[in-house]
Amino acid sequence: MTATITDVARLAGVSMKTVSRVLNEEPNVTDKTRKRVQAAAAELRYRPNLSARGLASSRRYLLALLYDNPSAEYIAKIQAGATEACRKRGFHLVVEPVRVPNGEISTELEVLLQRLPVDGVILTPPLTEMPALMDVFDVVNIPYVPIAPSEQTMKRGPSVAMDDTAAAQEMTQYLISIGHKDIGFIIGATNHAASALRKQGFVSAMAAAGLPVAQGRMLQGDFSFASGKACAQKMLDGPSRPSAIFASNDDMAAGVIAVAGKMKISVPGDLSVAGFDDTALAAVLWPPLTTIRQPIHEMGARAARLLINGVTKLDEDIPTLMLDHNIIVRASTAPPHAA
Amino acid sequence: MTATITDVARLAGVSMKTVSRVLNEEPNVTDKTRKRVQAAAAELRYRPNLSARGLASSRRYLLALLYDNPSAEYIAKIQAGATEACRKRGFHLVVEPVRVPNGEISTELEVLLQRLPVDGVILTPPLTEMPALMDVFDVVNIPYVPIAPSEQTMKRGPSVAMDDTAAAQEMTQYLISIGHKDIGFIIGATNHAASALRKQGFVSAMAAAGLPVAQGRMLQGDFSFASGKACAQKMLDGPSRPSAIFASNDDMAAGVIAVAGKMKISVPGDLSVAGFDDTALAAVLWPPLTTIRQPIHEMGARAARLLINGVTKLDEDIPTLMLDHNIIVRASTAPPHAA
DNA sequence: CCGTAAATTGACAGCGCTGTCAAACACAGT
DNA sequence: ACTGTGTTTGACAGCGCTGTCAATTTACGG
Repeated sequence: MTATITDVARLAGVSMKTVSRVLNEEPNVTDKTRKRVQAAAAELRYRPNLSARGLASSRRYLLALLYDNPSAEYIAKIQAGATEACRKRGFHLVVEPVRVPNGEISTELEVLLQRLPVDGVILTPPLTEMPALMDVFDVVNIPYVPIAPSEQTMKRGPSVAMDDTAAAQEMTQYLISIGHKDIGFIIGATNHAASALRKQGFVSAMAAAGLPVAQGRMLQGDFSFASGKACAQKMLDGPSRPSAIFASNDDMAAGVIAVAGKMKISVPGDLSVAGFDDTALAAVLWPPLTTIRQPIHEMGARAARLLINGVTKLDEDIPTLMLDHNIIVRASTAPPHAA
Repeated sequence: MTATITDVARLAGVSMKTVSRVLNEEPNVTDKTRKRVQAAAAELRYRPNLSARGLASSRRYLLALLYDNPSAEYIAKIQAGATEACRKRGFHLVVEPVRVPNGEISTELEVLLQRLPVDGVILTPPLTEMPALMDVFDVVNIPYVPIAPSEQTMKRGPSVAMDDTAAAQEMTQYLISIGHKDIGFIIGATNHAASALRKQGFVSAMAAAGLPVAQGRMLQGDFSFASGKACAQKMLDGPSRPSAIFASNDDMAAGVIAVAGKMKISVPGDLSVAGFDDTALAAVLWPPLTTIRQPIHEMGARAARLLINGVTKLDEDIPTLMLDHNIIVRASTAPPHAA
């Protein structure tokens, strides 16, 4: 049926092992033999059996992406980056949606994780903040790379991140620079490490500009559209309104825009709105959203590469890879009326 | 290091084969032995080696999900459904983004596909309309299940779908029932089989109500936000405007709403807008979108189940599985002014 | 208590590949 | 020619599991 290495070896007139060497691009094979083997493999339409390879070499050529995150787009981008990196090295990506309610791992889930037939795992927020989960992988000795982890988590090993604090700071500075003084901020979900960092960036930028953050100008959201609406409701309902609202992600910013629309508050005329993430949503909203572009795709790719290299090469002592971000100015922000 | 079947067998005082039987839930094992084996496996924290299993049984316990760029959310939902079904049967899901520009498979891609170490493949639009791609799988004998395929594709084997025509018909009837007579329609990407079906549903509902579809009231989009904007631009720019626009998906409907916003046309006051898919976007837009809920999650699950069963059981002659849809009425549609 | 059929269990080969190590070969210097 | 060094190749075992089929135990009727 399907050709095996033995078939190729026979056709090329060499040993199995030599064929194996050619296929794995190992050194110490003459150009002539290499050519011959490749020709034979092509002729027989040989395709290696990953199971056999995995069994013999204890490499599975599989990485897993774990997530517990309803933001389809975030995951999609990580996924795109990771699969791209995988493909270049002959790996494949297994996806595993996972529920970890209170950071507690059910035995069922534990079994699942322990049995993941992969060489490494990419962890996305908020799973990056679940020590119990990482403990499971430590026990069965499966390497993992968290994306956008907390400092706590970073200590456990290599990870990939961006500078959330700096980014939030820049956005706040931008709003201040176009004339805003009374700026509201909507905090992200508490179980994401990035939330605290972004908040910190906002607070420090305000402080640096000597601007006060008035009572009720910082509200707790959870990254959902609904929470964005709820917070906007509260902020815009009072007698004095902020002239700008900076939400910790695009979904919540969309909530703000929705509430503004309902309350007939014109954006950006009467209210500037800024988000964070640059999801597809940001460009699709009306008005399109000023936001921060995260290098999400790149993060996925880097995480995958770390795992693939870590497996094939040595355990370098890599700290956190910090990737760049951009501030994207669109139509949802403008100088305030008074200015 | 990690326990093997042999270890478990030794501890339980039985043969390897018996352990294997217990782990695979095969019949003909006494309750007593089963318990003993399970206890031993638990004690040793035994986890089966999928590679070895795959090698010995030629089952890999892996399914692949192939996609070429449709919306992140669509894929995320399919993925969620598929992983759920997989998990119940001990399978995992590999994701493979794939580019098939003109329906032509590059040799590089062909090799990738042939080597996919999986028991079956789930195909999503527009890949469902690429015969060359399915040919590849036929050659290497990997089963596949297309989701929302064309009639042409359906002939090749089992598939999963919903009744796009009926759904579009219902939506059109709904718009007519609240008083709209001049309704615009934005057609979806031509390489998706569903586009033609939705258009057909619209046309036939209009015809059934004796309503004309005037010149320029049916425009070609491609499922993108941008194309929705472009079409809306054209439709709303002329001297006579439709009182409602029905877009073939939510992204394009979002484009219509964006254009209406820019042109100060109030939605739904001056213009009703309806979409198709019920993506997260639909609920996040302002105003929230009237749309059709597709059972996307369910489709993913069914497709996975078909493949898993097809592998373990017989090749039943299953035709297309038709799943239900719902029309979701939100705030973007209302009776027209004149009415 | 025996014979027969059915249920349960085990011995063993081998899935396709890679790692180990030894054999064969090439070539330089003497 | 001969030894020493490095390069290229091959023989073979065995990774952990399941399929086959035979051995053993159990169940049951007479």
